[in-house]
Amino acid sequence: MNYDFREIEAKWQKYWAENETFKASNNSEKPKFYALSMFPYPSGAGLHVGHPLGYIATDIYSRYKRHKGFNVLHPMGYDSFGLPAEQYAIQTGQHPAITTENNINRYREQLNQLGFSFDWSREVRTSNPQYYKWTQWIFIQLFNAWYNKKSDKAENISTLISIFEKEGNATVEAACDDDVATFTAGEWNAYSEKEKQGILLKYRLTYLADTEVNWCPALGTVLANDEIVNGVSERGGHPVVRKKMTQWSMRITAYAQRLLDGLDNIDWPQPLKDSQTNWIGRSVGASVTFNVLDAESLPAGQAGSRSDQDVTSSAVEKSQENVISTPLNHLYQIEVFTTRPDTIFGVSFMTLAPEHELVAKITTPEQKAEVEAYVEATAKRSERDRMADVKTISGVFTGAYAEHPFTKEPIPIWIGDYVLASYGTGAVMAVPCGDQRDYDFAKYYDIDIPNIFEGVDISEEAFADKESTIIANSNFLNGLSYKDAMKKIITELENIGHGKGKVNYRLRDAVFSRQRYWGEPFPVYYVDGMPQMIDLEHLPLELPEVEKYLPTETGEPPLGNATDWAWNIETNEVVSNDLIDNVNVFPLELNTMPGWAGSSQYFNRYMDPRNDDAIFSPEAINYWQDVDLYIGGSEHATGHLLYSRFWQKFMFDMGYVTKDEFAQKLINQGMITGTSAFMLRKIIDVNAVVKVDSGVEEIAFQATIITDVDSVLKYEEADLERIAIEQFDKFLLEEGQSIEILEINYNTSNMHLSVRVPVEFVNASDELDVQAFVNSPYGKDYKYAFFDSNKTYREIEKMSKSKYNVVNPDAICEEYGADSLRLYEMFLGPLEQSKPWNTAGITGVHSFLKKLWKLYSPFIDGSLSGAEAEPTAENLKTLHKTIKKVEEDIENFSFNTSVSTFMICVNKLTAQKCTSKAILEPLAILVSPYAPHIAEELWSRLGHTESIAEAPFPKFEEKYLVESSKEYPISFNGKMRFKLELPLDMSKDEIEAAVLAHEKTQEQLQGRAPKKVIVVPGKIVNIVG
RNA sequence: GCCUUGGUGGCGGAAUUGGUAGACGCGCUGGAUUCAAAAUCCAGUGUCUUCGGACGUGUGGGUUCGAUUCCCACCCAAGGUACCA
Repeated sequence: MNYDFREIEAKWQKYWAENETFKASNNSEKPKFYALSMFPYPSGAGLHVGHPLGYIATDIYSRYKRHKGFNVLHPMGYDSFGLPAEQYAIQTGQHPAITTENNINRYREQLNQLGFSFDWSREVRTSNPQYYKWTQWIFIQLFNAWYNKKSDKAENISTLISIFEKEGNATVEAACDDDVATFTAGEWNAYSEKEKQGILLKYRLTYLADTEVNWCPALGTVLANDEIVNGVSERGGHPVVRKKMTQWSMRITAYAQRLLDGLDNIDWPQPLKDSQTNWIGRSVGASVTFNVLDAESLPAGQAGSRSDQDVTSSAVEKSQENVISTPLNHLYQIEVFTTRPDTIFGVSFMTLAPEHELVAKITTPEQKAEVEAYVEATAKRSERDRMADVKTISGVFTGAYAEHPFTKEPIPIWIGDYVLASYGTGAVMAVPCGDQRDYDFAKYYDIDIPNIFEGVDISEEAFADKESTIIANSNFLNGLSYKDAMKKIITELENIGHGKGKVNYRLRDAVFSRQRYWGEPFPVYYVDGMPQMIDLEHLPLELPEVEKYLPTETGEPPLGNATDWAWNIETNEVVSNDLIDNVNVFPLELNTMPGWAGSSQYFNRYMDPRNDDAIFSPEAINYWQDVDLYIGGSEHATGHLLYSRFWQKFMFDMGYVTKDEFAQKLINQGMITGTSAFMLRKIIDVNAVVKVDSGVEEIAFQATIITDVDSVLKYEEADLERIAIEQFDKFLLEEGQSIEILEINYNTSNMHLSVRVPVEFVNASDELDVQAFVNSPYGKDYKYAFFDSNKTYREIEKMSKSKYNVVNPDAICEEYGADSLRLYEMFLGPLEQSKPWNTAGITGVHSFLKKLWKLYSPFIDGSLSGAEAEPTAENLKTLHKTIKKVEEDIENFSFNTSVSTFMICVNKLTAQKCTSKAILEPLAILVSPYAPHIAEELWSRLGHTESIAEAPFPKFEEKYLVESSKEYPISFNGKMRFKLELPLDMSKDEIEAAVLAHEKTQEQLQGRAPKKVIVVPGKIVNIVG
């Protein structure tokens, strides 16, 4: 009986579904194990072979853990809100829900045929109202919370209100907006309800804020940085403007330090941790305030410009002879953040970001025109452009001066686009001797570069090494090291009230509003401009139906098209917009939530996905706790994986979850790249003067010969000409004209052109199925091509539809089966490495499965008649070697090597003619996580009536592996020359004696006496001589 | 520029603590079987070679009896990130 994988796979997939073999229970005596693959966005293109890689790995580990006696939770679902479905809706009018449903069905079908051990009863879809009810719920929880820096956790907003009522906000240390004014308890209690709400909004973990966005009026939509090229929209090339919009934001910055610290306690890939660390971007330094000097108080002639080359030096000179001692009326202050406050005496200018709010206020009349022109020019450049362009130095002097907090000397204030408004305070104190960018800027604009480092040459470049230097020319900091100077300067800054030690983070709060249709609606309505939350009992607030999925003509988000999108607080339901009276009926929020909203707690929802009263029950979360193994792509490093950690920490603070990190171990599977196929074609131009019915005309025809390089060289020129004429004749025939050729000219060039051919027409030997290719839509242009060789050459590229290199798993399953595909995906190489796909190699694992099947044939065809053999010592050794290796491999996620181990094992057992159940039964279990269908079938053929899924994993026993002798490699000066079988219980000296006595040793030494003999018992012998 | 990962036959890759480099598979070559093909099976397959050997894990050094593995410098590739003060 042959290995009929189609029948076997269909049979067991049906069996698992009917018997709910992989349904996980929320209480069990067994230890729990939660294995999770990142859920997919169900795109219209379906799965290609790259997608299942991570799923297969998770599945193998899940099945392994089940064999090991764990209660395994292995769920799957869909991240089903997203842009493609919305864009499809815009184009076709089809509701995104329908597109999504269709795509999910296709995904489900494809996933099912791969034999995953998913607990489908727990499937979630983020676009399902029963699911997004809880996304809305979390939003409300965040709204009702503030971050208390004293307790270092999120707390309910009620605790903040009671502090306000008793003490005002002076004692509160919270993560909040910067512009909160101090108030007393009395003032608070006197505030109106609206004022109170306005203040609280500045403290909430999700809050409304005016955020700058890239607004494209023509498209009526906000664009991401990616979508803007050269200042215009990528789509359509429309102008884009920076515009302030009121949007929901998430106060993720409150968690910056905890998100950083938490990385130490989780087993995630270091590169991923690094990118989160960089993203959060912690830097330690100080904030320093500089007073801006009054223009009138400055000596005449101080206001200069680029043309005034002497501006700085003259300013310094003058200030030195005439120290400004009169108290000044400081209208403005500039706050900077610096990581090097110790270099404060090296400051020779300041630079503000062109967008800095003080720019307009402090610029002198003389400099106004120049500054404005520069600001305008900068605004036209995208943030990306500005950042990418490191080489160009540009800036403008504002004409204003700041006062050095210690020396009281005037410091010219410049603006420059190398300073970013979005980082720190948008202003820097420039220390040219210690920072290369400041140095370059100073050199370019001829600004003074004072040297404040002892014995350091700064004539060529700045000196940025902070550890190995001593500060000089710095008043009270002279002679101090970086460390000591840091401490001293911060104390001094605090003493004079000009600054303090500060930790700055690059991380910014996350904008949470999207002007899209296909996303979660906010459970928010507005009373008098203040956001109000809808009560949990009235959730979910379902997406309204709209006529159009585009923004409205007035530029409102797509939900603005809904006619029924108002909230009645009496009946607690959505009603027509016409009923809005701002008494009982209020407008609802028009934005929707971003893509990451639905994916930030889905792993917890899987624990109790059908619960309609809570996001999950306390029992469920207490049992499952957290994800033990999470596998997915590294592209989510700073998106999904950062936001999820943020929400998890919030949920932890609020006592909803027991762990403040949601995934203990995470693995990034590598990308599977495609192997594109190309043919080389030789081009021959044929020009003919022909006589047709209407007269004489000239026809040009390009004959193509698809062939490989080698065989082209075999052609004589004459052959090529003959072929060209033949092709031309065929072409004319096809045109259906009766034509007389009067004159024909052909031009054979040696140019080859690559023709991209779809990989599905290329076989294991890189040969193109020419017939199938030319008959397909892809090959119609090559109909008249002459094919001599059908050999293709291959190139590795990202898998993509347009590159004709996408390999679909369906066809492979059909031809080789799911077990072959699973094995092959694992066999390709290390899980975390990116590697090219080449379907050709699958025959190797497929024939392995056939050999495996054959090994069990006595049990399959019944020829053994019950009299199976006792296992031999050889059999047991082979088996236990395999058990050991496979177990180690699975624990180390080294799935590729265990597939080779299986191959070796089966090859050996076949050679040993093993027919022992005592060997074949454990072997079936070993194989089962990798190739579950065939394992189940073999298991049942061995006489079992239960599924193999819960069969205990074979126990490795060392005793079967014990060897009595070892074939020692004998090397001379480190090079292995021959092998010698010796008993393992020999002592070092005995081994040495035995080796030296050997004739081959003498042969190698050729009479020389060995200088040294190294004997590592059980490993190697090395003779130096 | 910085961070991360990697560089081993024609290809994917193996070598888990420094100890026989190239496991396993693909491909290729030859053979068996077949009317033929597919499938299957057997043998061979790092490079060079004067057939003794020599050389070989990106390059150049170093440590060591011994280095793909450890150290230093450099080159290349992929991914990420960026004027971060």
